Amino acid sequence: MVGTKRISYQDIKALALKRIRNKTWPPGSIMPGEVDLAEEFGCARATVNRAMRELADEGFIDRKRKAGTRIKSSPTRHAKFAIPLIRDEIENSGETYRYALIRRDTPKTPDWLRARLALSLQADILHLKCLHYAGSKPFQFEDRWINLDAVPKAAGQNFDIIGPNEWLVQEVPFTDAELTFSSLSADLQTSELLGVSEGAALFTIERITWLETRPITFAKLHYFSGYQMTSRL
Amino acid sequence: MVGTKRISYQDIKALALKRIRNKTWPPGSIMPGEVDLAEEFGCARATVNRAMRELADEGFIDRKRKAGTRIKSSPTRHAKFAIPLIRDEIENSGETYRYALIRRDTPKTPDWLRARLALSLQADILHLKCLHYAGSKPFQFEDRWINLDAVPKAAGQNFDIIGPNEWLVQEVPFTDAELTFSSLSADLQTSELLGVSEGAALFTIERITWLETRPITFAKLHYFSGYQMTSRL
DNA sequence: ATTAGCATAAAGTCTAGACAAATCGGAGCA
DNA sequence: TGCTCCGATTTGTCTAGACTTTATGCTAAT
Repeated sequence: MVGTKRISYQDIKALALKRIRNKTWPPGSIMPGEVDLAEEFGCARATVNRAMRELADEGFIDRKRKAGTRIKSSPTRHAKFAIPLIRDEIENSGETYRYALIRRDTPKTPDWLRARLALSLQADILHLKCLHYAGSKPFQFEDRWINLDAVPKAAGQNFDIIGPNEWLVQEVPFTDAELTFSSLSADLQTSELLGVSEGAALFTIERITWLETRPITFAKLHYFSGYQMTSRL
Repeated sequence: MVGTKRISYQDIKALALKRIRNKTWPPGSIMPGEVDLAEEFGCARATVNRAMRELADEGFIDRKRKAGTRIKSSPTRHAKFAIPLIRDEIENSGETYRYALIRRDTPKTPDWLRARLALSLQADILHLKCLHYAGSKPFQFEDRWINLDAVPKAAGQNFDIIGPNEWLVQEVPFTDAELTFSSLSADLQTSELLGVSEGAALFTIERITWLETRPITFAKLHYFSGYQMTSRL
């Protein structure tokens, strides 16, 4: 046969998606099993399996042993964002990255932070405030707390050249992270540092990271007014 | 041999991650090839391949044919958010979902929208403003534009019972979407509808969807003050 | 009617081997 | 010197088959 090319798992994915979209396999129904599909497409079951596994990862179908594969009635789409180093984010936009340390101290751990990170009463904390510039414009104000019990090395760093995020990424691996996105009104200090009026709407990310179960650091990242995060899916 | 269980691709993933973290395989270096690893672990190359493919998807390594597999110097972590139907989001939080249509009309397509969606000059547009409540509190203000050339069926819907997002998800498949997250100050109308003071910081999502290359809809979603989006990774 | 087991179906994973595709680097040539 | 082509290497994918794990739904016993 001329033209009977071997079909790939990508072809199967595309074909299955088409059938889902045009309701050949209606929402809520069970689609044929892997063995049947493999026979229909004339390929190995492993190939069908990979296609279906990816469609499940992408949120179009639910798979369960014995029960089979069911088309989701409302597919759960996922937005995926890369979380870049801020230096990379700025340099990729064509601007010059500049970093400034505003303040560094080791205060008594505030209660809200101890609660948030589940720290012990005598936990030692390093507190940093920094500004990241794109060219001459403030880009992000970083308010960071580092758990010195988990990262004793940080106590010996003064962070006046390299930012804490960049340093942590290089030095301390983490296994888990939690990111919270919100919109906040700038308080007086933040507005002055970012060069915006008090009360301006700021895009804000709170970020906690752990190594296994030990909290490493908590950061509040306030972006300049007008910052946008975009994702295609 | 007792206890020499077959090892899985997950074991290999975990082991590789450990070697990356403890710098057995330092950042920037090339790790051993699949064949070597398969021999070391006593498993098939396909098993190593799956482990490595997933680590590459997760942003820890870069793979290239012939060049081999390289440890990223700063791993690109990805935050992944489910984009739920707003009804589900509210009902999952234990509140009662309520929907209200504020306004429905078919204006002349504004220039900014035509540019944004690359619409032709005589494109027909349906414009909707809606409020989504959690219990008695406004949760999200939705400002939506639907391209009637791509979705003629929408012209026959009055959207006073079911919201446009929910209707579109059921009726019109889409292949691509762009999401933009930002922080905006509430204008007068939005602040009144959401019951916040003018200028309050609102978390805002702009969303465009396409079917293949045809733009389907553009939506601006303004959340109540204090809304947060959280993701673990 | 209810429950405890059990056979079975479906997805999940692994293997050994094969071929495909990309790309790096060197050999040969202009 | 600089360019092109080619071979070798490494990942990417596919196959056919086997075994594993999980959940379902039936059967039989209470």
